[in-house]
Amino acid sequence: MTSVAGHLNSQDFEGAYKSWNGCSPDALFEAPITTYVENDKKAIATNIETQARYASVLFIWTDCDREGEHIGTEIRETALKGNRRLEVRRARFSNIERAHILSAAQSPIHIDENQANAVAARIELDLRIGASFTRMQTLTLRPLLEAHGMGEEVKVLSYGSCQFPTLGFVVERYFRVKNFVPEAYWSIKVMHLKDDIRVNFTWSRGHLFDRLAVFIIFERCLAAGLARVTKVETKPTSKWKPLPLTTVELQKCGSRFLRMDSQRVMKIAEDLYTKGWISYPRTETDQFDEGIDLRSIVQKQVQGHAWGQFAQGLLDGGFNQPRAGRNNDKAHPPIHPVNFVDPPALANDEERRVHEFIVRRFLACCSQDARGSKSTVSIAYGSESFTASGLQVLERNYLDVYPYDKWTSTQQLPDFVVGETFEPTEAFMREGKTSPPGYLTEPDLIALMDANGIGTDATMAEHIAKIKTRQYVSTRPRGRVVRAEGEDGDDVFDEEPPVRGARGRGRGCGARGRGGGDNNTRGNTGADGVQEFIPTTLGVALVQGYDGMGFDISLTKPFLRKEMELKMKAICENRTTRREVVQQSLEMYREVYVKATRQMDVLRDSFRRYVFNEPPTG
DNA sequence: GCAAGGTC
Repeated sequence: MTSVAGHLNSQDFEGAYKSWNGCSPDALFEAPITTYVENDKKAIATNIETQARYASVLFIWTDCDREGEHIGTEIRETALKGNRRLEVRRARFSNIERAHILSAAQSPIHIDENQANAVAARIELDLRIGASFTRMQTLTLRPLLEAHGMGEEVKVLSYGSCQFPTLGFVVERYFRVKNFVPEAYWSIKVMHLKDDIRVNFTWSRGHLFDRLAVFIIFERCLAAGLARVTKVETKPTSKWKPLPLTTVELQKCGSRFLRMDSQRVMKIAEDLYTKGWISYPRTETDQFDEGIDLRSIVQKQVQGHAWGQFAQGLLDGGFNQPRAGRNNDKAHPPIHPVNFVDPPALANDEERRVHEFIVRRFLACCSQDARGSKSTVSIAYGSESFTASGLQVLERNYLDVYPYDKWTSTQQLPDFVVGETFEPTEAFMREGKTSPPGYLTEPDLIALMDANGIGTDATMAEHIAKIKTRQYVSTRPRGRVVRAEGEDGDDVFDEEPPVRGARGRGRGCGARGRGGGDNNTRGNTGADGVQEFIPTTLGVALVQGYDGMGFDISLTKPFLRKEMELKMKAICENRTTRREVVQQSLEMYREVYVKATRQMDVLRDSFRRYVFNEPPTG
């Protein structure tokens, strides 16, 4: 039994093509590529080759996903070098429970060549396209940057099929905020005081954008004088417990509840995993296998100070099978604690926070939905209908162990009877304005990447970090929450950003500092400490520049990446081949490349306009 | 000096 650690092989261009000045960047579309073993993997490769000599059968137990399948072929080729007669088998498994492993060992299958080929295509395309575009745009735009004294700050202008769409999301939202035009609307509010309770009724039309129309309707209400109760209803309601934890969800929650960026959360989760406290942190699966013994995992948490009692409660009858989400990567279970560790024994506060979240999330999954009762009163007033509602939380259940969710009772509604009439204590027209969306936050960005298939669970955080180090975007704590009903929309959004180029700013301006300190936001109204993403002038210039070239398929939108994903799937399903996909995609990108190089002036103008603040030439 | 994908 031995192991690898991720991919065994690396790929790079051969000879002169390796050097930035050794060839024209477009030569990289067809330059020869060598496969070699990186120095830090040599010992692993040699080990496998040597061990193969003493074996007659090789069992491959890499992750059962696409990349894992490809790694399997790397292991196979390495082992065959040592022993040409080696038989190769592949184990199919998705968790490491004893029974599951035994059954996987007893019914081995073969490596899925299609999946491995799909990955081989991805590797080649990422390398060729990434390297050619990166060199091309760096080499052509650097003179411009140098002429403006920015050659030192901006070393590389990289292009990647994941980083560019990620940047595109940030820029797109920035412009949506910047170009937002508030629109006035009007609504009707009704309040009635009964049994000393102020009951606020909301208009079933919400609001309308025509003042006169609302005024006429409102007049009719007043003319009617009396409101009549048309419906009184009390219904049981519930707040669902969360789904089993995936990587994407962990990262979103990290930003939202733990005040950590996604890369930080992943680093910590990886440490917790390596130390044996939690299961594998990179998973897309949000459903637990039937076979897994969840009660015994709950049992381990009974000794916890903060949540032990709750865990005991689950064992004493409160246990409930977790909900099943729609995703299953067939490689890993949802993230869950695998052993008990006393929080003080963990390395630091950040580690404790992530660990606590994972344990609480797991216990919440094994608990019951929260139950409540919702009352609704509807009235007819003039020609219009209005409703008021109240919530009473009856059983908190999972909420007791999962403080990240909020669900609280509202004021109780007084008793109303159908048919009852009253003259509302207050009725008035209210003017409001639509308000702009906020800048993208990290959870927003991760959700967008997830929805558009940009990156994998293991790499999304890296792509986000990448566009930060490339100085395409910067982050800052969100100063205020923009959501406020009705009036708001003052013009805070027309100030400052995008952040001035790369200039004068150390790296990582965010609230890193000491653990948990949100000091820089605490005083602000509605500050919640979540980071928001704002493009730099450099990021805006790149996106606007490329978009200005008018390609059929935008380089800054997620479509190209999605297409690659579809093509990989087609290879997996034997509908096409690796060769075909690589050839087709390279042809398409070469066309984009040629068009882009012909229109570099558009990109230069965009740099002049956004980065250097100069008027466009000619 | 390039990419994205594994993973310590």
